[in-house]
Amino acid sequence: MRPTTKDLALAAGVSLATVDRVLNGRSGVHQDTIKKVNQAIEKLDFSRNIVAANLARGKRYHFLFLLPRTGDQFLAGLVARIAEANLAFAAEMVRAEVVPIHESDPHQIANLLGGLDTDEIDGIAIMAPESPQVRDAKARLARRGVETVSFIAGQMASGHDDFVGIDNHAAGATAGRLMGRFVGRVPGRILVVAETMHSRDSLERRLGFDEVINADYPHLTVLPSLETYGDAERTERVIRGSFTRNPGLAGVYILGSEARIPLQTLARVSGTPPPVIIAHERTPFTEAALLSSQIDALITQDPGHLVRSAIRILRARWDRREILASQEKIRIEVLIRENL
Amino acid sequence: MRPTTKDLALAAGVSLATVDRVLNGRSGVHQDTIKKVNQAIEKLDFSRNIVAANLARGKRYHFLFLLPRTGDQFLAGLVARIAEANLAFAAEMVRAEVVPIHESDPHQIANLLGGLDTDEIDGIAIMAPESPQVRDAKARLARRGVETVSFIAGQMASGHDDFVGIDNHAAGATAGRLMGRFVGRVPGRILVVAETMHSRDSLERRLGFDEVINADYPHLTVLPSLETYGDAERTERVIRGSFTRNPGLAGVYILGSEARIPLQTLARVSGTPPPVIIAHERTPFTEAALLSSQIDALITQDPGHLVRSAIRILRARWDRREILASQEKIRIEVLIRENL
DNA sequence: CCCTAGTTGAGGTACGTACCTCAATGCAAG
DNA sequence: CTTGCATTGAGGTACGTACCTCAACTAGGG
Repeated sequence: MRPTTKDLALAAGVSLATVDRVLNGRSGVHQDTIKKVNQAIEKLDFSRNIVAANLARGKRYHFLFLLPRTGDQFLAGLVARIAEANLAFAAEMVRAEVVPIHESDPHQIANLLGGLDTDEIDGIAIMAPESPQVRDAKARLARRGVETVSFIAGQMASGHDDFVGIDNHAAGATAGRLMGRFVGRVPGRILVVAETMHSRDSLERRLGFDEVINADYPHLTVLPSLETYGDAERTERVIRGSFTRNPGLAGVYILGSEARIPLQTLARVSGTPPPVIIAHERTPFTEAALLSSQIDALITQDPGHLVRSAIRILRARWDRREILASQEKIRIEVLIRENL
Repeated sequence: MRPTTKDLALAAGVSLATVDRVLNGRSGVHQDTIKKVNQAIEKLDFSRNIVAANLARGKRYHFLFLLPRTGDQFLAGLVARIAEANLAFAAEMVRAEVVPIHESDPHQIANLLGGLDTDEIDGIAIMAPESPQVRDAKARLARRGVETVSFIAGQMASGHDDFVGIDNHAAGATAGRLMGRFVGRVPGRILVVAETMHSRDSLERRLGFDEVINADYPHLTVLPSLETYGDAERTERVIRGSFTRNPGLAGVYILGSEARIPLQTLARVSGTPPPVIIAHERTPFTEAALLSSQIDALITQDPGHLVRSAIRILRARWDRREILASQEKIRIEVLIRENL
């Protein structure tokens, strides 16, 4: 049976009121008394019943997800998972809301963060590249009691806040390994298609990819990254150009999270035999492409897990609780047709 | 703001006592009144605050995990995750306990299930092959208010209870696809090593594996399954024999969940060039084997996820709540060195 | 008409915690 | 000794729900 505050009071030889003062850091308690209570906490292995505490407080958690305004199916999937999480966490009084941002405008993001009502918001998951402005805004929020996590984009360990997402270097390396093994021993060239190489995430994936290919598959040459800027016409032009210059391409690695446009282009442009294609993220489109054998493998991170993990971490931090690390590790998943 | 029972009473035009009678199915309420309350529930989209309800009830969830007494590292990992889950779910008043069983003795399992104090136990996760005795025992438990799920082993949809685990046919197919792609175009033979082929799980994996190889890699021949019965000496003997009879084996598929003994044997027995090796489940041993390149890929299911999912499902069923299906789907993970 | 069974409401206590007020203590400074 | 402050305890109310008792009402049967 879990000890209650009543047991604590008894064990510490003080009243319930004093236990309450210590537990909630109220003033007017003698140092010696605080020590007595803390010793009793140790002895009984007491931990407050957060559920009852939140009921008493009428506490409701309000979290924000700042997500890029631009974006295609992967983003839409995230938004759907957030809606789903709102149902799943409703019983625990958690509400999550999506706020669209321009991910490439750090100034606007910092402004938005600075203008938030910090009494209303308990935590924020931010999907945006790191930048000094945003970092500062986060630090200010932290001082005002608002927790933040970097979500999917950004860096792995940026000081105070956690990162919810995968190690992109490892993800790129995973793609590289599969590419090397799927292509086989025939020498050839690999095309890399990105939305932009200006983001840290893209650079890390590319780096990891190159490392594996260079180390273990020296008969393969990885071409310079093509940038699509999310534009269909430009995508068609650069990919067509690359196929013309490099006949018999052995593989294509699409390293962005929105593979739809490059894949549609490849369906028209790609030669025979078709190259091995590896892309990122599971969306209705990439799923269909995997089933139809247009692509050979997907490297993914589970959007539902990402969203729930961000929420759990923000909540645990607000409660000053430990998280269960093994549950919050986002896995780099490999999908092929058989394990979709 | 979530509606409370008070709001419900107001909306239905009845008292709190009557709302309570309807919500908790107590007798002595007129049909018309029940209807009124239910309509108000609909209208307000009321759902009871389970957290407060459990606080009031003093409800504690007590679940059992019936796990095979035999078993090596995979089982040990499961037990460790259950201990971990006990910490993570402590705040929600969930306690899970491991009960060792002889998985191949349905009579003993059924006896154990029949002898449980059904007032004490709220739910049971059972890792054992299905059998008529166990099925009957489960049905009896269900009638006495104890929820059950099939855990890892057993069948996917066995009537009333859920299955927590992966689709083994798909897992075998995944192994088959990777084997086909990793081996390449050279004709060759594939060795399949199992602990026993008497379990449905093994059969399904084998079936899925064969299907993919036969359909897409006709230059590969899958040999009859070797059975180790978990015995080191026997394992060495049968594997050595197979390597002698089939020089230049192209691949080995270890389809049991305890790959340690076969892998240790293969380290001694296996020829040059070493065959492509694919095994199941992540354990300290398989992890090391993956890092040292002894094996090429692992097909896994996350033990932490399995345990938490079983607990969440049992609890939701006890509460008569819906589960979040997407969270409870256990993924067939593919691990290579890069995404360990 | 009364009696009874069925139905409903009013109100209480409890769960474990938060948060409030007021009174009572002790101790030190004046 | 008095005053004032720091400390502590006692007790209340609240959160949303469960579960209990008792009183009051209604309708139907006799």
